[in-house]
Amino acid sequence: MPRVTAAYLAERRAHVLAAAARCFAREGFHRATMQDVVRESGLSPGALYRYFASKEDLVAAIADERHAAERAALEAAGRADVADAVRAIAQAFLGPLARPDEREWRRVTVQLWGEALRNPAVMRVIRGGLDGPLRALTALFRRAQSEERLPGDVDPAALARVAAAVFQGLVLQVAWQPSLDLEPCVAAALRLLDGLATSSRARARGRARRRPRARRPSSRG
Amino acid sequence: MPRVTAAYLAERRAHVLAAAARCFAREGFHRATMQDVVRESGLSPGALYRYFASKEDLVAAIADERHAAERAALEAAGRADVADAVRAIAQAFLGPLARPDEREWRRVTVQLWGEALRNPAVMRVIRGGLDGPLRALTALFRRAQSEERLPGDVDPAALARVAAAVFQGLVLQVAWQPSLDLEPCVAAALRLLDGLATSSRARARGRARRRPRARRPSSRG
Amino acid sequence: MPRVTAAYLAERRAHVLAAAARCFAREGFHRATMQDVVRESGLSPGALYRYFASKEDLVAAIADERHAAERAALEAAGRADVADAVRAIAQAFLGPLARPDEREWRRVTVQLWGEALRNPAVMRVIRGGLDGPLRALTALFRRAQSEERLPGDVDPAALARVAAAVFQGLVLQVAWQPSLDLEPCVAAALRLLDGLATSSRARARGRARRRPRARRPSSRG
Amino acid sequence: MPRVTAAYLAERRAHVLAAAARCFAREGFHRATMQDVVRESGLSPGALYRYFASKEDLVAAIADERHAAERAALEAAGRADVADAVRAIAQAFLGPLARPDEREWRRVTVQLWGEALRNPAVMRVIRGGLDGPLRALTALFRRAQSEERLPGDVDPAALARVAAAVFQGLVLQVAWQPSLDLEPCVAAALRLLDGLATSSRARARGRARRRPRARRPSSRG
DNA sequence: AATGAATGAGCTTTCATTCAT
DNA sequence: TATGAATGAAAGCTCATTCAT
Repeated sequence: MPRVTAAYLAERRAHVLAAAARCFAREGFHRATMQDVVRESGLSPGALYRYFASKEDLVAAIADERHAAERAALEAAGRADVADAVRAIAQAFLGPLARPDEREWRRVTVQLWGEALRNPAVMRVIRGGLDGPLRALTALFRRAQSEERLPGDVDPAALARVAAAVFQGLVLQVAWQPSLDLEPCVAAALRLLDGLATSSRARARGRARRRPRARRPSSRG
Repeated sequence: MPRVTAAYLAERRAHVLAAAARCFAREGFHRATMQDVVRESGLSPGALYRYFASKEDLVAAIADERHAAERAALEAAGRADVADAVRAIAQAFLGPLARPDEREWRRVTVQLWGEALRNPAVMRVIRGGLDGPLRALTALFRRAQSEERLPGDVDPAALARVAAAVFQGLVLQVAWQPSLDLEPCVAAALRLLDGLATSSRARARGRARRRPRARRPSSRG
Repeated sequence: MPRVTAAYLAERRAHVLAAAARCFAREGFHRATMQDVVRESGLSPGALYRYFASKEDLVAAIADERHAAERAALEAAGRADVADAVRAIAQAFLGPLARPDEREWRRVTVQLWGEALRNPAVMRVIRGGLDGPLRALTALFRRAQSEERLPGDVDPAALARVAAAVFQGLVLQVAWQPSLDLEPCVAAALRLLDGLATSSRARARGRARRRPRARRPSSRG
Repeated sequence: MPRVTAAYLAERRAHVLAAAARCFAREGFHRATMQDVVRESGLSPGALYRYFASKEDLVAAIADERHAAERAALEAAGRADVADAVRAIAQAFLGPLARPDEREWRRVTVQLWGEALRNPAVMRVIRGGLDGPLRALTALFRRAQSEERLPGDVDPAALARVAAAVFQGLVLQVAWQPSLDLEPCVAAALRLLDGLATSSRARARGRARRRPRARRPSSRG
């Protein structure tokens, strides 16, 4: 039987991850030393290496933790109405950015983006954190098209990428300028979607007047 | 009198910067060593340090070079029509991403984003590279509003940030997945702007028909 | 009164020693970690340290175990005839080298030789393991001389050292090349001794024919 | 053109090797730290690593240097008479052991034997240092047999291994006990060979009396 | 008596930078 | 000016050993 419970181990890991996140946010992955993390966590080097096999492992775990939170938020997003769902997703991704203790994480996230280019473990996690939302958004937009709430000639996958890009870009901008008020940006982004929806309805009305139930042309095979 | 002409110096600097960019794209800023740059550039360490005072300096110069290109592209963007201008800017920022020799740069750009958080010189350059486009886009959108080609209740500065975010997010996504076809994404993004414009005209027409100066319905509760 | 019997303790010690020998043979004394021994033995670190005070102690105990076996083999060697005794000793030292489970021990033995240079406890054990055979062989050769079965002008102690050297060298060579067939080597070594004995008899005959009690000619200037 | 001459580089390498040998003799390969070698050599860590890529590399170079000396000594050994040649080889291998500055090397050699078991680079060098002499001695003994100076039924390769074993064993014994006088041991070893030769002549005489020019039976194909 | 998480000194190696030539 | 050998602080990581449980 284990001397320490799994819960205790998980707690320790989380404790170390939090300490590492503070260090990484403060100094960057590369400038931050394992000794820094040791100091920040209060553990000894040996103890630290019981929880994470290497510095790379620690970075990958950081990425995992971060994107686990985003995945959870995404899955919690309701699926009722397109606008509501997008709003929920926006809230899930951008809402936390307003919380002050998330500042460190924003800085870490931006660094993870670059780290993913060299560290396959990080790339896997990050791509997982992007592909999930992309699929969800694509499905959402496709559904909206079938409900005639979105123009049929817009590529849903491309639109999903643009939506994800908006999130990413705003995360970046708020990381650079923590005082930035995201509220108006989110509002503007949602207005863009609304605009597409509105124009869709306008066209739908126009179409309805001319030829009812016309099949919408798709931009993708 | 200088033994070597300024032009020669500039050429050498550019040569080193290109070599450094290759190294940084391949290995990342931190894993790439000055010795790597020395090898790649064909200079000696001593010579290298005559052109760049430190590794940080080299990174900042890389950032500068990158954003000089973007600034130039931005300034070249016409100022005639909103849609045309946005298209031109989009072309300026996203067009080069399609060129194969730009792959390295994309990877470097993403790393610079994280580097900016720690390196004030890089931050200055990067912020300069963002603020210029933001101002231009804001002015563009404001003009569009005054021309009733854009709804008046959209915050032009926020919309500019969203537009910039789209660029940034797409740069990120294409850095992660070089095979990604940006064409549909750019099309979708422009459709979003078109939608806003279209709905603006639709509403303007509706407003004009029903009751002038009607309060516009907000997209947010 | 002891909670565990001495026999149990001895058995545990032997168990640990066997595990340690496997580790040391596989990795070498220095590359093998106490954690390796812990894993191999199935004990806990704390338990391991109840049987051996330190890694050095464990190495010394390994040396002791090894040479206890050799001492026993040596003492069992008959003392009747010189050739028989040497053959018995040869068998005692080189015979086990043919047993497959001795392969590990050969590797450990060679490492102990080097270790003895730094570890006094190991040196004591190893020197004990050499001095015993040296004394026995010297006595043997001296007896052979008194029986005129060996030339009187050969230094018995030096000859003993040479005999021991043959054993050591062959242990080394078979450690380096486990597939090496020692049989012809042992045969050749015994032929050397036989040759000395034969020549002794031949000379003895020659001496007897010419002039009794003649001073023996030296093989060296 | 190189800033420093090849001779200077070789001298530096030799200087480091000598320093390392002192450290390794004093502390053993594993207890001796690179910092020790740095101190002993007077170089900086960085400079040290310009000459040797790693500690393993340094150990392998030590082995190489050692066996280069032995190879040279071996090749210098005359090839006239069997006894003379053996004497020359004995001198080449055991003679230097008497020089006081060779004490360190003896200790290093013994450690190399163990190191070879784990370090392929060292094994290669050491095996090279053994196989050369083995071939030379085998050829020597074979020639002696063809000249009827050695009994035909002794396996020359096995005898060579035994001779090498004598050298190795004596190196070991003198490493353990630097005060050991090898002179009588070498004398005894040569007497063993002489004995074989004598008995060979004795038998040859016997054979000659019975059947002239009889072909000697070989123990090996 | 046994456990095994924790310790922390110290290891090998790297690399931005310098400066004698 | 240009060179590149040299520097040396400091990095990531290990592992023999301990001791609270």
